[in-house]
Amino acid sequence: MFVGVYSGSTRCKGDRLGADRERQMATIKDVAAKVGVSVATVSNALNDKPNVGSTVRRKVLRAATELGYRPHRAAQAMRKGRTRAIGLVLPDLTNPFFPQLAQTVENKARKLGLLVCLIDSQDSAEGEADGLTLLAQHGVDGIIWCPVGPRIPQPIHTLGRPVVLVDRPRPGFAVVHSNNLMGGRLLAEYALRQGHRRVGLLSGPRSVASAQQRRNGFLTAHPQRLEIAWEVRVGFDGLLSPEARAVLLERRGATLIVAGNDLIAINALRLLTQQNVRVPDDVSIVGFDDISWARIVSPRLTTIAQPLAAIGTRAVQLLQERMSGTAIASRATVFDVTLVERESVKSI
Amino acid sequence: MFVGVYSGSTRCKGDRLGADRERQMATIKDVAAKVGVSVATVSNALNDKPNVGSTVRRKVLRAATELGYRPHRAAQAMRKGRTRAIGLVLPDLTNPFFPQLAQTVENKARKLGLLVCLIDSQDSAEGEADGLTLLAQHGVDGIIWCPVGPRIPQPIHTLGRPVVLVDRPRPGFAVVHSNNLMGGRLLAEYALRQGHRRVGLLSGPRSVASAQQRRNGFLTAHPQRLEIAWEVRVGFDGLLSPEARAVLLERRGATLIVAGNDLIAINALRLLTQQNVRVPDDVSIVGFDDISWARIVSPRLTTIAQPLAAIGTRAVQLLQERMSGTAIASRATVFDVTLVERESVKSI
DNA sequence: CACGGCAAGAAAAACGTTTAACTGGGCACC
DNA sequence: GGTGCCCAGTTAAACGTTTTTCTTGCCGTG
Repeated sequence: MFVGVYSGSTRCKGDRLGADRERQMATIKDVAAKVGVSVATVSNALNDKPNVGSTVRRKVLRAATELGYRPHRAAQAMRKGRTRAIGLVLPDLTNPFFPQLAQTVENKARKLGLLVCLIDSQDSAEGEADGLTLLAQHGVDGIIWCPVGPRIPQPIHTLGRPVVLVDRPRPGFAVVHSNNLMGGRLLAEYALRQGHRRVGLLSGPRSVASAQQRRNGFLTAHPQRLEIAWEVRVGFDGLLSPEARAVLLERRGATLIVAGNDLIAINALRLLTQQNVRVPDDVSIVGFDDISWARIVSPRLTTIAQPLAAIGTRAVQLLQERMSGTAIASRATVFDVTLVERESVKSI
Repeated sequence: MFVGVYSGSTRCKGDRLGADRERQMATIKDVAAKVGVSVATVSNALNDKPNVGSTVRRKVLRAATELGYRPHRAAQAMRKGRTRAIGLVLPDLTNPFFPQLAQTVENKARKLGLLVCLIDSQDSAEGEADGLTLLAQHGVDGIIWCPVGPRIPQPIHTLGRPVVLVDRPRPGFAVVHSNNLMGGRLLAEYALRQGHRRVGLLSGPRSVASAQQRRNGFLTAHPQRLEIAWEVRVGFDGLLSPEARAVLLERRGATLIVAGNDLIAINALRLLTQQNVRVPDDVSIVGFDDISWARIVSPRLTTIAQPLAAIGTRAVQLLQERMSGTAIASRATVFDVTLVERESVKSI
């Protein structure tokens, strides 16, 4: 691949220049000197400690803003043992489920003055462990984590910092996720309302708890009225195994296909469309997650929406509680999900 | 929205417990004590300084790994003035263009031992400035930045750290982006090859340089052979103004619609499909970017692919160069783009 | 054999904060 | 009028590194 390089002057404004060095970050010493008071007093004044007079406090505050003083976080971290940064460890940003989560987490965290350090493990346990080690080394105050595998990697144990899981529970950890069981039930009821009796299942992996719950919710809602024509397990990345493709095209009397998530549903949809099977006229499909893609495929996908923003917000809140040590309210938060009806299901 | 809370024991493994405290992170002092040598020597040994004997060096290295010692980054930052963290400032993670960039940036940075601190400004100049301030306060060593507006916010100037822009150049800053002019030209040539003569333009905003270059590349490639039926400016988020919708449905003889990016193209595609205009039979569409959505709409979108992974990799590399101060090779890197032919264009 | 130089390591200072311990003065109380 | 206390500060220590300076012993050399 050709790479053009415009050279010319290679120095840029964005570089560290000697000239730029003039503008050193103001330190607490500078503030102290400006006011004519000790550094301890400045620190106390800025941190609302009681032992400083009101006039001096005012002067300090003014001087601080005048100098544009901001405490050096590394120094604070060193002293206090807290970084005011949190880790966000996700399996795969290209799965559209996660960017939205990341966005709300970052925004809520920033509102609390917390910096978000991102790790994308690319679905690899090794990458995840590396990332966690890096976070530990930086001394983040807590971690929001969507684990890739069932095993808890070593760095988590030596971390000594609170961890909040999202979407995927693990025994002994705080978690916030949505009610997958309920989602499954909603889909079952909807299927019945639309007159479907015989369904095919493209379930997610047996090892992923949420996949299992979606499936069980669906199966146990009306076991006597819904008939399972077939069930195939596929990965949450949506890639269809040859077996899945074969069963899917065969259909075996199923009028509705229930996919473990939207990625699976969309891939199934594409395969069917390619083979000139019309959706929803020949067969209906439902997904799960309501990722952004669900809105842009055609037909648009009927699916279960997770309140992603709420999940992210709650995760930050939970982590914050645990970081500050105050009011550890709860261990698990489960959000209701909602059915989003679009055009991929036909009433029969 | 209902929120279920499973209380039970509210203490979790992930919390800071007294019992967990036993497992404090080993410090350089511990290593020194274990070997029976001074901390300075340990530091020197670990940093490959010359003034330490080979036997002692070996012992130190062994002790360090045995204790699982990792230097406390806050302390290092304090002393060295470098954090080994970089900022990644993006306008909007829900635009599928950016997660992929973020993923490669994070992975390449991690390979270099750099932690990536994420800011999602949600397309707001204020959020961006806040994020940059936060990064400055944390003392990140450099920033990879896709600016939201034309104005350079204050924090950048007082930062004193290298900055590398992605996708959107600004005067005086290092940048890595793809060759939008070339992309425009490729599209023009492709349009001609497919027999189109009269085209409609859904260009991106005049204020965004890349939008302008795509447009100009298209217009100047074969000015005498392509006729512009109409041109409407829309935002890069793809939302169509009433004017755009009207013109689009009217078409005025255009057989091909050239959109400023994929988001615009997809929205146009949806509008047309809704109104029973068949794509590509009645009218063809091309996009720009090759975001993941381009592959899942139907018809799949013919578009220009940017080498996102290469851009991310190069940005990290460029930043690394500038951070270490060695070999500031270049100011701008421009990547070639490629035409991805799918089904949204019909030959006429 | 005295002395310079060098190698290997120790001691101490420094980075920017916070905080515990201390100081001095004013004032209330007995 | 002494005693003790509180207020409003100051001094100094501490966090975990790196780096500069200092020490010690040894070797080679004149």
